[in-house]
Amino acid sequence: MNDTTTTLPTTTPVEPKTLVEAAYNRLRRDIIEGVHPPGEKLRVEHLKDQYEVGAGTLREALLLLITDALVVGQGQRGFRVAPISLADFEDITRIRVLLETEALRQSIAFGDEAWEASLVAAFHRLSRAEQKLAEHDVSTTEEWELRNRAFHEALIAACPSRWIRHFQHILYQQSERYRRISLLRQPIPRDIHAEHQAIFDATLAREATRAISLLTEHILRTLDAVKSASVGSFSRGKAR
Amino acid sequence: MNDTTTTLPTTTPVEPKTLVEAAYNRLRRDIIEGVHPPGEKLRVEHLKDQYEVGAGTLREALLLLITDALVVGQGQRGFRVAPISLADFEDITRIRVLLETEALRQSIAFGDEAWEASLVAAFHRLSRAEQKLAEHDVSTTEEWELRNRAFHEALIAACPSRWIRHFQHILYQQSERYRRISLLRQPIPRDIHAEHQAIFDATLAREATRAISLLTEHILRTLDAVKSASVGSFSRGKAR
DNA sequence: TCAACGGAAAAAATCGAGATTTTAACAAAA
DNA sequence: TTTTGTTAAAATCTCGATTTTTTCCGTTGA
Repeated sequence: MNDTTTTLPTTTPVEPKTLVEAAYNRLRRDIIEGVHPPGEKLRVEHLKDQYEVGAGTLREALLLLITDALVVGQGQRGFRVAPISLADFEDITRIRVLLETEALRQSIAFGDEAWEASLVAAFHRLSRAEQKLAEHDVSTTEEWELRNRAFHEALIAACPSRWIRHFQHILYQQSERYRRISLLRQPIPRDIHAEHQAIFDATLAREATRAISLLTEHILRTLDAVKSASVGSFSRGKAR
Repeated sequence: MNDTTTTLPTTTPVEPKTLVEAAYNRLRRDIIEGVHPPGEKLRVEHLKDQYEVGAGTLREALLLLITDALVVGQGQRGFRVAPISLADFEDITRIRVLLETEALRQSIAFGDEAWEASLVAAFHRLSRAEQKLAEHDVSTTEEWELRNRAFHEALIAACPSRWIRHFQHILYQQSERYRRISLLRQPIPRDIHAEHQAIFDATLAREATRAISLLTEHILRTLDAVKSASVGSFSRGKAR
């Protein structure tokens, strides 16, 4: 079906081998970016034209998105974009902290030189993107998102637990959707680069306790940002 | 699609509303029970006859099983039953302990009387099944499995985190597959009822620390049992 | 005014056939 | 014997058409 079903995040973005995969990728992107807002009805008959595939193919793509919990389906009543709520985002954030800190602990404990090298590389790429972003080059937001994700995945890449990485991947995706929807036009002044730098330094120095506490704060700060940016919004629907 | 995509475990087993759902349920059961052994190629053309549905419908059922990580798919190369390995089961068990203990902690903290009542009921049903099982009534194994799962889900039902419950559901399913495959004809003497009783008592008494430690041991004991039962077996394939 | 009923339109689910890709078998050459 | 290349068979992927279910809306009757 699609290679995203394997837990391992591929460093080189794999080309979609099937139409289902291609539609799945495009749909996922559009949902995370809010093109299809939370709760929206996803009508196969309409979407198949928009994404230029057959009805069956689009159904399969939607089925795959259920794995990511970005789409919910109900028998005989079609599909919807997964709803959002502040409570849900708080939940996501807490579990993310729980899993990601455990993963970082193990990564620091087990990581070898190859892991260090790829982490350095990921951090470098992220730094460059943050540099461009600071110069108000808005067009690079997309690139920054990709590299931010890559950095966070590189941090825990040496964690031997496939399941933690699998769940982390799902939760990160969810977080990203909340971030994008809430912070669309809200800068929220915050020196993210400094945060990343600190996490990076502590990790490379193998100071597990400090790295974990920095990462925790980093993740929680996003929760605060989304909270204050979305005063009263998207409270209409219960989570999922 | 199917109601199993909602995180909430339905107390009343919902009737499948669509053919996809029905095929999904049957397939899932067969994979967990080992009818389709780990690593087996799942050919749509063969299975569609066996499960009496069209090819497209069966494909959709397989796609849904990817959500449960019971099936893995690869573009243009079809589907396979997810492979197993001892390392994978150790991983599953550790994450299960991590999530399930956190869930139990919250359940004990937030659970109301309604939760207590349903827990009592679930424990009672499980006890009865274990009674029958002790009388060597082999035909009730299936029933015991259902009630064991229901009991474990009742324990953490008051945990407000949907995501913990979602992930726990997936991991429990995985555990069940390992247990069934490994312990098919291996009794492994062990007073499971006493373990359940102890967990139940501590939980109702709201003694979080004790309940958590009992639950942890309970889960780890299954790991040991599977370990000793499967000396050298299913080591052929790496996990997933 | 409101609720219940009924029919039409829309949407979802299902299936079977055709197009594309992978796999397997087999022969020829190194 | 092993490797390479060709061909046939099998399996996957894709789509359009049909069947079934849900949803919408206007009508009837209290």
